[in-house]
Amino acid sequence: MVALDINIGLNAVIMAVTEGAPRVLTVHKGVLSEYAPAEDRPTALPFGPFEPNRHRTLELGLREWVEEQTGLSLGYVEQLYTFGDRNRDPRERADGSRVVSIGYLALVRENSPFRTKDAEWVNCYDFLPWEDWRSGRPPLLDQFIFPALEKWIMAEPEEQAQRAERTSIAFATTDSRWDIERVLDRYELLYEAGLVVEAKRDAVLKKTEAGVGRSFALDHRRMLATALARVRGKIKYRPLVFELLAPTFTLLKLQNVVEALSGVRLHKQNFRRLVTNNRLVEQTGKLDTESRGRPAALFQFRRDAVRERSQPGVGLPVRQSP
Amino acid sequence: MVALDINIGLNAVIMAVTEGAPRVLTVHKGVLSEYAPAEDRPTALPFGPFEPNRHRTLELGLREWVEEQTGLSLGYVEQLYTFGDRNRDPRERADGSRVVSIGYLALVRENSPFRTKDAEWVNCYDFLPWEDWRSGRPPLLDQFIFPALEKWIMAEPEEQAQRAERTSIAFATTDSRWDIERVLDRYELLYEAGLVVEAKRDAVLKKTEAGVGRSFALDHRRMLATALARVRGKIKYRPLVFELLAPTFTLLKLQNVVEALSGVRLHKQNFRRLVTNNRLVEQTGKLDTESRGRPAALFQFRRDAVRERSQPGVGLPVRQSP
DNA sequence: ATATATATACTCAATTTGACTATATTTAAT
DNA sequence: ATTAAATATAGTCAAATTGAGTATATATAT
Repeated sequence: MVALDINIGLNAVIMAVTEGAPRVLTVHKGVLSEYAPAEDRPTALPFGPFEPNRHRTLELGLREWVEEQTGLSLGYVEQLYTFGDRNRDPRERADGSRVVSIGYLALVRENSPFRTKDAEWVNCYDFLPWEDWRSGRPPLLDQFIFPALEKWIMAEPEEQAQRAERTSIAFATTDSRWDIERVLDRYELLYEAGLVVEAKRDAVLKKTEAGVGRSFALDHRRMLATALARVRGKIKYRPLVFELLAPTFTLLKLQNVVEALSGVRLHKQNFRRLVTNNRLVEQTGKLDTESRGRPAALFQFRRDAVRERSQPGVGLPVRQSP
Repeated sequence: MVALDINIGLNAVIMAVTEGAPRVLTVHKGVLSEYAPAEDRPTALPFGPFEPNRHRTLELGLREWVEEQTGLSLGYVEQLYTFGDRNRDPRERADGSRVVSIGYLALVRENSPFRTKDAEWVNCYDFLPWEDWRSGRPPLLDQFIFPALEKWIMAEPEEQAQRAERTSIAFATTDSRWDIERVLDRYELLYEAGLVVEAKRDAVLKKTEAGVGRSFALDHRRMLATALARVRGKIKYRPLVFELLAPTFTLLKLQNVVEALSGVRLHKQNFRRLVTNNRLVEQTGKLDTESRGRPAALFQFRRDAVRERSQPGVGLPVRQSP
C-alpha cells in the first residue's frame, strides 16, 4: 500500500443577510491563483489548506484562514460536508493525488466589518436564481430550466423514468408543492443535466452558452447549495436567524431575514404569532424610529429559548404513561 | 509551507434493528491491530484508509472497505461528519502527521447476511445506556450520571454557570423534557466531565473505574452518538425506517423499529394514525401469521410517499397569495 | 386633512394532536 | 367449549395549532 498525496482543503460558506438578500462572501484569488490568469479567475469561496502542524482542529484551521484572507472573525460555524470525488480539482495530477475539501457554514451579522481586499459579498441567488420565489415563481423555470430538463429526460430512453421522477421530486413539477429544502437536489439535477457551466465537460451547453445562474470555481456552487439547504432546514427548529441579526430588531426585520433565506414570502400576522407565542423573542421596551409607518417595537432573542425549544419527539406521538 | 503527512480514514456506523434493539456492527481488529495486543483490542467500527488511486469517491471507498472487512454490501449510506482534532488517534506521531476520519452512517435490514469473521452486532445502548428510555427513565441517570455531573459542575467555580446550563439543556435536568435528538450533546458533556473511559487522560475516573457505558476504540463512540442523533432527527420527516425493515411489515413492527431507534415508547393508536393518514404505507392485502393475538395486516412502504412527503415550509407560515 | 405605510390585535374555521374508549380476532389456558 | 390474554383496529372528543383573514392603531408624506 503506497501512501499517496492527500491534501485537505477547508472551504467556508460565509453567509449574511443584507439589503433583503442572503449574501455569500467570495474571493477572487486563492485556490486557483496559480492556474488561471487574473482576469479569468472565477469567483471562489475563501479557502485554505489544512495544516496539521498549525491547526489543532479542522474548525480552528478554517477560522484562521478566513481571518487571514478576509479579516473576518467568525462567530457561528458548523461543518457542512466533505467533498472527495475524483476530478473535483485541477490540482489533482495524473499521479493520483487528491484534494479532499471540507465545507463549513458560517453565519455573520450584516455589516460585519472585514478588510475588503479581494473579498466581496454576492447575492446567493445570483448563483441559484431558481431558488428565490419571493416575487413569485421565477420565470427562468418555465423559460429555460423545464424545457431543458425535459430534453434531458427524453435523451436517454433507459433512464427516462428515473430522470422524470427525480425532476418531479426536486422541482415539484407535478402534484407536490415547491420544497424550499431541496436546494441540493435541484442543483445536482441541473449539474447532471449539464445546464450549469461547471458541468461543461458533458458538453450539453454550447461553448458560448452561459448555463443557468452565475458560476463558481470548482465545486463551490455545490457547497453553496449544501449550505443553503442546511440553513433552510435548520431555520425552522433552531434559532439560527439570530446569528444574522443585530442584538435588537423588529419583527419585520426578523421576518425579512427568514424570507431572504427561505426564498418565500411569509404571512406576517401568523409569523408574528409563531415567534411570540413560542417565546423565541422578548420586548426590549424600545421602539424603532427608522420605520416608515407606525414605529415597531424592538425585540431581542430570548436566550432561554434554546433550552425550552427542545420538543422531545416533535412529530412522534410519544406515550407518556407506562 | 511543508506538506505534512495526512491520512484519511473512513469509518462506518452500520446500523440495523434486531430483536427490539438498534445494533451497530463492530469489529475487533482493524484500526489498532498494530498498536495493541489481541486481547486488549477494543471494539471498533469498521475502518479503512481512503486510497486516492483506488477510490473514485469517498463513499465508494467506504463501501469497498466494508465489503472487504465484513462481506456486507451496503445499501443506504450517508456521510455523517469529519473528525480531525489533534490526538484523536495514536497513529499520530510527534512529527505532526494527522489522521482525519470521515464517518458514515449506513442502514441495513435486519438479518443482512455477512461473513462474520471478526464482525459482531452490538446493541447501541450498551455504549449509550442513558439513551434508552423505553422501560422508563434509566436508573443510571440518577444513580451515577447526575451526581457525577453535579460534582463536575461545582469543580470549576468560573465555569459553573456555563456547565450547569449545558447540563440542563442536554439532560433536561430542570424544566424542559428529554430531547431524544441531543445524543451528541450528552455524550460530549460526559466526555468533558471525564465520565467515559475514553476521556481517561482527564483522570476523573480512578484507574479501576470503568466509566459509564461500554467503551469504543478511539473516538468511535462519538461517531456512534453522531449517527444515533442523525437517525433520530431524520426518522420523523424522511422515510428512513424502511431501509431497516423487510419489504412488508406490520404496523407494530414498524412502530417497534422507530421505538428502538428513538429510545422512547410511542402511542400505538396515534402512531398508526400518523403513518396511515400521511399515506406513508399501504396495505398489501396479506396478513401476518406469526403474531400472538389477532393477526395484523401486512403493509409496505409507498414509494410515492417520498415525492409527496415534501411539505414546503414545515413550521413556516408561508403566504400563498401575493 | 388625507392618503399611505406599517404595526399589532383579534376572529374563526379547518386541521392536527393527545389521550382515551370501544370493539374485533386471534391464540393459550382451564 | 369457554374464558382469559394478547393483539389489531376503529372511533371519539377536547385542546392546541394553523391558515387565512378582518379590524384597528400610529406613524410619515403630501
